[in-house]
Amino acid sequence: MTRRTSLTAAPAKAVMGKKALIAMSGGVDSSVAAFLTKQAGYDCIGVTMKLFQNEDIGVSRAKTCCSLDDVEGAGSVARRLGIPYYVFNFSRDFKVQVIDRFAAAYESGATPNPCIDCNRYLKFERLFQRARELGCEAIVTGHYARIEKQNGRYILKKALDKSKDQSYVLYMLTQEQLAHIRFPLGALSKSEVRRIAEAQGFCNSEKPDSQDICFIPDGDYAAFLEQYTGKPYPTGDVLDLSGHVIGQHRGAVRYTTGQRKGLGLALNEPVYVCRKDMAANTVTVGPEQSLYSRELRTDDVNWIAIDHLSGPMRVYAKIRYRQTEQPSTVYPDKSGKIRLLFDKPQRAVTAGQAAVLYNGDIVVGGGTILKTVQF
RNA sequence: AGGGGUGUAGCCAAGCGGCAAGGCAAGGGACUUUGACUCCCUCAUCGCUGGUUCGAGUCCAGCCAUCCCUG
Repeated sequence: MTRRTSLTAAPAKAVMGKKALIAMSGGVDSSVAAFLTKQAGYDCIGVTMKLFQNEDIGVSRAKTCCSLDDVEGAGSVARRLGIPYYVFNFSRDFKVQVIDRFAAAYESGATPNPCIDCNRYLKFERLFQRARELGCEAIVTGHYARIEKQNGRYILKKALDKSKDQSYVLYMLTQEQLAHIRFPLGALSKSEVRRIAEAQGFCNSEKPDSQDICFIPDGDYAAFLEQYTGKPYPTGDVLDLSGHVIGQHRGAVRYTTGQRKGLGLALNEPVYVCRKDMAANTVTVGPEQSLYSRELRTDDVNWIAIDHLSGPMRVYAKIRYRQTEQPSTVYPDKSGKIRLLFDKPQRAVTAGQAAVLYNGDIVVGGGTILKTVQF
């Protein structure tokens, strides 16, 4: 096991004695990240963030990313590596910065991506601060992405293993954060990572990849919302494109742009959610062709590869995780917003999702998609 | 009351004597560190009762239901 086990451009000698905090979820990826960091010569501290009490959100133990099992897994890996290990209780921050935002987004009619907020506010803000307080020079996670320094700027790039690339959920990282973040898995493939875990005898080497929203392990986010907010999400009308009532929905938060399943409408052809009007509590549906649009605007923009956008720029944009980038042109807009014009109309541009802009492997920047004005 | 039409799965709908197409919906699975999308799998003995026939959803009779027209 001698292949590619050193941290990117960081010979052991240079990091000798430097402290690194490793965010360990209990999964294979972060465990291997910890191992690689240690091997690279860092003085490591393993940390698991306690993000919520399962009882608080009404889910039973296990199966979530901070269950007892996971903590034990992370702890046992840390022990095996001989590094100190702590559990930080960030449940309060997680509730405010992730879950509350998640609920608010849905209630406003958007479709949030909580993983992005968790990275932004928990892993790379809250935990980042804690790392500094502990005197750590680096914060390490098991994300599949790469960080490089070019012309005085830190740039974020896709992972070498494109099938596992997670740069999309990291578009909001700042220069300051990037300067201290290490992604040891950025140049590895998932199978290589599992091989390392196995070679190291980590108990989680065969643990399946995580999926679903971590605080909603059963995947029923609507039920979670009702239970969490205590609010009912009443039924309402489903409209066709010309405004005729053609059915009833079971609560507008249950639907998202482009969604087909769950409408219960038996028409001649499948219909998809085109838009929602939360105030009127209506969901409008239409055929596949009615979902396409060429343009979007985003809020909350963050630039990584550039300092700011001063004029139109050709980019490749992803408007949802696991979508291949689409050629488009980005234009600066008022007050830091941007306007994105696709070369070809895109299916189901969804408010609340992130639009991340790429130039090849490089993340140029990104933002949160705003509600599109419909006609 | 008389005349005509219709009656196939949750919805729509092929079928015209030889082992019940398809679409939509639904359920399950795959994919996936978001929600979706997509893909795969599953899902009827033909209103009822008799009859003709080697064999009927398919022909005949009666009944029931429903729709339209006439009074």
